Amino acid sequence: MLNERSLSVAPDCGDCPIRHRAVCARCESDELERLEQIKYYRKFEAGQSIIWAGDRMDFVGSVVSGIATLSQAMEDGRTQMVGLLLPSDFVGRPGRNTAAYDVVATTDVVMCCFRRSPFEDLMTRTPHIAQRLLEMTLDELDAAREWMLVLGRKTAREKIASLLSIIARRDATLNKRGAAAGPIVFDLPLTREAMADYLGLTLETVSRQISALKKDGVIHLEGKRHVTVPDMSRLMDEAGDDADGGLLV
Amino acid sequence: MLNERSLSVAPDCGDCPIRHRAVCARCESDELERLEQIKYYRKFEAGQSIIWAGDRMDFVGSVVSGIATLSQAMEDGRTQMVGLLLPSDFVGRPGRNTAAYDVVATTDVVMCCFRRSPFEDLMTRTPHIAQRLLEMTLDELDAAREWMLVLGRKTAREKIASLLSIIARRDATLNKRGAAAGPIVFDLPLTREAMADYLGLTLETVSRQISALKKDGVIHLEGKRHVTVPDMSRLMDEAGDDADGGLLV
DNA sequence: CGGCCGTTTGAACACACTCAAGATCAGTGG
DNA sequence: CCACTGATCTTGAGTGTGTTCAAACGGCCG
Repeated sequence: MLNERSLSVAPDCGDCPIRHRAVCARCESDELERLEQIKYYRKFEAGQSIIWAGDRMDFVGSVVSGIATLSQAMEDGRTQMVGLLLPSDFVGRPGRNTAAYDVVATTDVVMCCFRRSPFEDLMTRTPHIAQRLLEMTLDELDAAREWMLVLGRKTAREKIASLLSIIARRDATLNKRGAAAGPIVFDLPLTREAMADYLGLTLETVSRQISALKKDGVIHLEGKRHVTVPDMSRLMDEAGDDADGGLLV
Repeated sequence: MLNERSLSVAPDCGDCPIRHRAVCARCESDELERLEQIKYYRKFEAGQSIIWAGDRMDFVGSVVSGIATLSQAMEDGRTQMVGLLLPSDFVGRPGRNTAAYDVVATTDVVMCCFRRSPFEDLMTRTPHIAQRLLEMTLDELDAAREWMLVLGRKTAREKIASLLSIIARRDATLNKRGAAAGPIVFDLPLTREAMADYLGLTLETVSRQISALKKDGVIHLEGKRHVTVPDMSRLMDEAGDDADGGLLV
């Protein structure tokens, strides 16, 4: 792994931007202290591979900042993204020592890592960690199942609209803004190819459908990546979701 | 819910066929006793709806016998199956009081149910239950992600071969047979339409591809449902998976 | 027998893919 | 400053896989 740096100085958990959303969210101060003892930071540059599927994996961890992708490849090169890792998302599976998927840093990424076996020990003794991990895993399972509907049943245009909705929605929650009625603005964190891998399309089809949504006024584009959504409910209509955006209540 | 019966007599946990695989698998005898106090059986007939998405849901439970499907529908009727529930699989999400998906009994189904709030209480006090549920949820997440590759990137023929592989594999583990080298025989638990909903295809395409696999000698059919796979590795080739069948090690 | 359900098969079509050429932009070096 | 390169993206034309619409088959049950 080139260019990857272990940072000797990992910030205090009290100052951590993902303190209240990550796997440690429910921990009391004494539990946090024990986690603090086994944690270390790692930094990855944009484009860099974090983990290869099948490789031995002796750590688990949380994304602190940046975006990474989780994907699965067939021998002939066909690739399907199966997860998008945002700040606070968890990487790795306790109890498993090899990686099941490829993990690639899309932007510069900082991870808060724990060596696997001390983490597993700690988890059995700290129900708050296991509870939070269960909750996060159930959320991911719901997201995966929602995505199965997108992959299996939606048209190319609906797929693009669905992805844009999700990014817009998530951007809004990360930035602590509620569902603002006004126009929503964000940057696409993915290349056309990554979007295609996410949606089970080719990059040409992604490009065409984005152009079509732009032509129809559903979105505006500045450059290739900067998106403005003048009317969020219009976009959600295009995605084929109910008006509430498919949020699981 | 027509035809659904609550059975007053729920068998002893000690005699339960899913005792060692369900959410209660890790429980000690005293923990099992407490579960036993809040459990009750429910029986559903083939074709019957067990839960409607959006409905209030005040129980969780395990499939004891039979097969049920978990699926998601769009307003215009397009349907995507997101899970196949087999004996020992868990239904419902602790902490959520409405159902996220439709659950339909494909065969006659017996479920071992727990009222939600006593179960949630018990779960916080019984790490063995939460641990097992986490493990099962992680397995389901892996299955969902593997399915995303099928939905997003495989051809119709590969999709059918993938589904047949999975059913064959699961049938083999349920029946405690190891990976027998000889021919594998099983019954399809799904209609062509249900298979289509699982695979993101139309039922006509499912029918055509099954006919094609039969013509090419990859499978043999007796009637519509009884399948013989003369050479499992041939089937897995057709599915586009590696030789080991995509099992996560 | 007639009706229903699940299934198979056929013919025509459409959506997304493939292959290919250009456009746009950032970075690099003359 | 401008030309060169490579990466990313857009657009076009033709093709093919899976869909749609339609008809017919077989088994089951009243």
